[in-house]
Amino acid sequence: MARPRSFDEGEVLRAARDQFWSIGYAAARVDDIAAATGLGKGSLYGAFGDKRQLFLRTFDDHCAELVDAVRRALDGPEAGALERLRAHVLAVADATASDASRRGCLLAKGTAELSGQDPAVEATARRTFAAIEELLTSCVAGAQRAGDIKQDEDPARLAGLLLAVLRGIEALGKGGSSPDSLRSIAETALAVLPRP
Amino acid sequence: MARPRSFDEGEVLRAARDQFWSIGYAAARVDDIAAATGLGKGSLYGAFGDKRQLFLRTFDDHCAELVDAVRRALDGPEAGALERLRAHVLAVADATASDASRRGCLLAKGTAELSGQDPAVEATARRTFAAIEELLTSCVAGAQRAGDIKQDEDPARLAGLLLAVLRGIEALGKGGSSPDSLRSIAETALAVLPRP
DNA sequence: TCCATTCTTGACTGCCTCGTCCAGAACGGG
DNA sequence: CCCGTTCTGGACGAGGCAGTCAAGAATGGA
Repeated sequence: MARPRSFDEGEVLRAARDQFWSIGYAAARVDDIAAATGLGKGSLYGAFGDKRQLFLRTFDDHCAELVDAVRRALDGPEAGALERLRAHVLAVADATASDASRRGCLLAKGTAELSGQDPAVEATARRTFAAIEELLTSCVAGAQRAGDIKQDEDPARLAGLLLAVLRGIEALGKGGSSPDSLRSIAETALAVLPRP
Repeated sequence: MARPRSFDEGEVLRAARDQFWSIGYAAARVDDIAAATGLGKGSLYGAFGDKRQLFLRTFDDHCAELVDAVRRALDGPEAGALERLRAHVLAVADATASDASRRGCLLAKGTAELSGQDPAVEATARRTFAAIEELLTSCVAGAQRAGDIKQDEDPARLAGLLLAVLRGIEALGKGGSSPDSLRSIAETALAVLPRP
């Protein structure tokens, strides 16, 4: 009953996200986003609203994907909880170290640039951090039940520490720390987890 | 022999820094910086060059001050090294939590926005992280010699972990984590340091 | 006092960027 | 095969931006 959209929304959002991711929100130009997506500006504005709304959409989607990825990495039987935790922390360090484009993490970049100016960004960031922390808490608690981490520690506190270390690795990686440094941090964080 | 400058360079740089700090490099307008400093744009350009050079100057100065502050917090006799470390980590958490303006740390913000696009920013960030890490290493080593931290741990690795935790606290604070969460992270990080 | 020199101011330029708008295109129901 | 509706693409306008410039002001030495 009307002309259908000729583009895939997911692809367009990914292309837009890459623009924001590479150079930041303020520096990204709507014309470049239009060129990258292959859409005319009219279509872009018609489908997603203005630049801010488009950013919020890509930011929210990205954060949701991030949480899903962490969930996939950490979910599983209690017996392997510590091993999954270990693998995840090391994977984050390695991924950060080998990020050739040095774009870092969009969550970190968006939060640094806009949280405190844009309540919507801050809300998404807070929600995302909380979700990841909860996944970490579950995994730590699982490892405790499996007897791999000391039982009388508060899993939420250890998870908070691990979350801070993960975000710190990300921050240091963007600052140009060496792959060895990042891996060393990850290993040390895992090594200091209290064993039974 | 010529007209002298009517402004204090330090004050102007501080005012400019606050503009970049509040809204980021790309979003800061040279006209606003001029208004904030009280200078005309001509004086600003004459004294500091273009916007990028002005930013690099404020960024470098700020990082140097940051390193000095950490040095003042951590330097001292070996006997009190662990206590100074403890006080510093907790102070960072509290300062981040009570940052009403939620500007976060200029080092983090500048690095997130520009490192990877501007080699000069990346170099300053790397240098600053390395300097802080070295101060932490010295302090950890002092605490080890004083018998407050387990002797056979590599001080550099523990310092790397602490640096990551500090940067992580900063990142989470900008994301809106609660003061309690941040303090808990700091306390947990201190608690897991291996004792003799 | 006069002059060479450097500093100050803000108007100005030219480019860039967001967001709008409209003429035309693609669709599907009737 | 129409026709109402939605989508498309890019030209356009209005405002914003970084950086320049020229006219005048403040200084110290001669």
